[in-house]
Amino acid sequence: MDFLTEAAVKAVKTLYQTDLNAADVSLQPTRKEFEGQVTIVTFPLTKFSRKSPEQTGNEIGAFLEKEVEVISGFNVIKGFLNISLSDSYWINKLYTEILTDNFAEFKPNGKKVMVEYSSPNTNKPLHLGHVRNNLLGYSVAEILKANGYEVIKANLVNDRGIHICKSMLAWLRFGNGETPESTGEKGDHLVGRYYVLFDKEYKKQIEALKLEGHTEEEAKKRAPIIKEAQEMLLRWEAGDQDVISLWKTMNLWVYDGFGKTYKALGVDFDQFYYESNTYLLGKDIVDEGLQKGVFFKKEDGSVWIDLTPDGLDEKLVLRADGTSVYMTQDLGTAQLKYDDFQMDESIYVVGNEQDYHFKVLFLILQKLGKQWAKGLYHLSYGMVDLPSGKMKSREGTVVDADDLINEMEQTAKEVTEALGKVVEYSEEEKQHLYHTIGMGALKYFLLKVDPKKRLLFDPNESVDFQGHTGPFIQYTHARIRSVLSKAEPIESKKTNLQSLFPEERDLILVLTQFPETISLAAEGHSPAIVANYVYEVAKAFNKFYHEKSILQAEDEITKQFRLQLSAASARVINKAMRLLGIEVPERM
RNA sequence: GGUCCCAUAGCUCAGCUGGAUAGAGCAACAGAUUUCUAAUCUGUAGGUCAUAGGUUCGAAUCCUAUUGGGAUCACCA
Repeated sequence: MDFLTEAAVKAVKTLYQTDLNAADVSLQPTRKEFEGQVTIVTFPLTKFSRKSPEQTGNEIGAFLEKEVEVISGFNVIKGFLNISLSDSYWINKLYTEILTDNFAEFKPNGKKVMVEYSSPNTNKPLHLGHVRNNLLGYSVAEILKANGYEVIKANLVNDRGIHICKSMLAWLRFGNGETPESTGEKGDHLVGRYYVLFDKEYKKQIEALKLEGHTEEEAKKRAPIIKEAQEMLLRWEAGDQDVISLWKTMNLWVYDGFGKTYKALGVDFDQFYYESNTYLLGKDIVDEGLQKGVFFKKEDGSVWIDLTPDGLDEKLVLRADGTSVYMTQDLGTAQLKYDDFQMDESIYVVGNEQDYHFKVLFLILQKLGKQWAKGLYHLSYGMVDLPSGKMKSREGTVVDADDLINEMEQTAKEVTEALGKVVEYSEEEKQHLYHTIGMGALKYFLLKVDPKKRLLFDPNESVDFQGHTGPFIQYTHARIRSVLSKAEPIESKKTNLQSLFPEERDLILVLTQFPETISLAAEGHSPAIVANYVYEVAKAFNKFYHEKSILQAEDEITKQFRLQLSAASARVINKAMRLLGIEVPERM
């Protein structure tokens, strides 16, 4: 629409002898109750024309209509200049943009970005919160890729610490040597089960100690099992063979389980970082900070940074005994990532409960004079809440990722069977379809919401398959493919269609917005923008589909044109859904 | 208490850098299939955009305050 802005600038210059910046022209899509496709708001221009908004609109409209060939008409309503572009303009759009191979393809922009997401703990299976994280991270990475970035998907695995020792300890004590092989249980679930067992035993011991007259706080510290876990952590850090060996074994179980869940979710990674390798990093950065005077040392030897001038607090970056805290590690890991890849931007997909941490982390790196620190971004997303409130592992109020995936597939199966579809599919094809649809519903449900908003998930109220949902969009795609398959091969050459019906024009208009949607989504780090866009495409197509027959079109030219328009719609839907990590089926 | 985030229809959400009578879906009601997939389409009903000020020709959108909800302010990660 740049040509319109230009023409409007010219109009104002010619009519009112005023030079305008392109940014001063306010263009917007015309509301659908009015005639036209693009609207110029005339209010800001009245100070140059010194005339009423209506008169200004009429003058500019008349000028544009004469000046710009593709403008077929205009009307002015309450100071809004609605411009109609000719049907040939829109038809031309379809052929010269939408149907070309490089439509919505961006050239490499020469920038490298890392997206770190997932970052699980290896002591329990993934739950719904992780699912949101994984889907968001994957989708943002895909969207950036589509925008021309070189993308590195990274996963920082939290594979060490007291919580892993808890699982290990409980397994040693109660496990009787059972393994995923011996029980048939998914590895991450098995390990998670022992984590819960640890907690049960721990609570029991606390209660016992309280009966002996200890306070709750004392009891928590003195419980033998927690002391044992702490000892185990020390032995791990000392490199004790037995502990390390068990740790490796159990981690492998977990990775095997995670791998399956990742596969089911359709997410992947280019680079893994393990906290067992990175937890000692960052101490040289602490030295650097001390040297530069960014950090200071307290009498006890602990190292701090004073962020009170920035409206924040004092923050510990190294303990008095010289050991790391979370911040130390993250400083070191940030440096490590940059040393590895020299990326221009680095996105951390982490829940909003860590907003403060990342604010501080980025600020510290800036204060240390790291040039790359300005490319750091915390993609902060809201919690997934249940009707009962927050998910708590220990209270058993988590929605397990694997269970959820299975339930979605099951529901997809039930819905499909109730509709009496795909009876002639093989068992394998059916399974794949149910997975596609179930995951489509789940992924769309989670991604259509603005990442920063909290999300309410009611396990008792199944995710919808109708209306503003993934399956609706998948269905639209399948429907198009079905029609196309009956008419193939479709001619690729341009038809000389002369005029459009409103449904056709509206559909083309929506399709043209795809590239700018991809850009907006990347800038905003928001898959929701793509999700809401592709819904608009599906709706526009369905309306067109319902109003106009494709295969039984009035004449051959119209039929070819509609087939091409349908093919273009299917392609955009497919591509947009892929940005969300959602597959679209050929049939459903 | 300090800081940050959120508040739009009964429910779940859109609403781009301020623009026309605030839009979808679900749920409710009424319709559409001799015709390309009805997981669809059309219509009805449903709103003091949390409240109060301010900036502006114009505010759901920007600013301030208030209310409500959430997060965080650990020598946990």
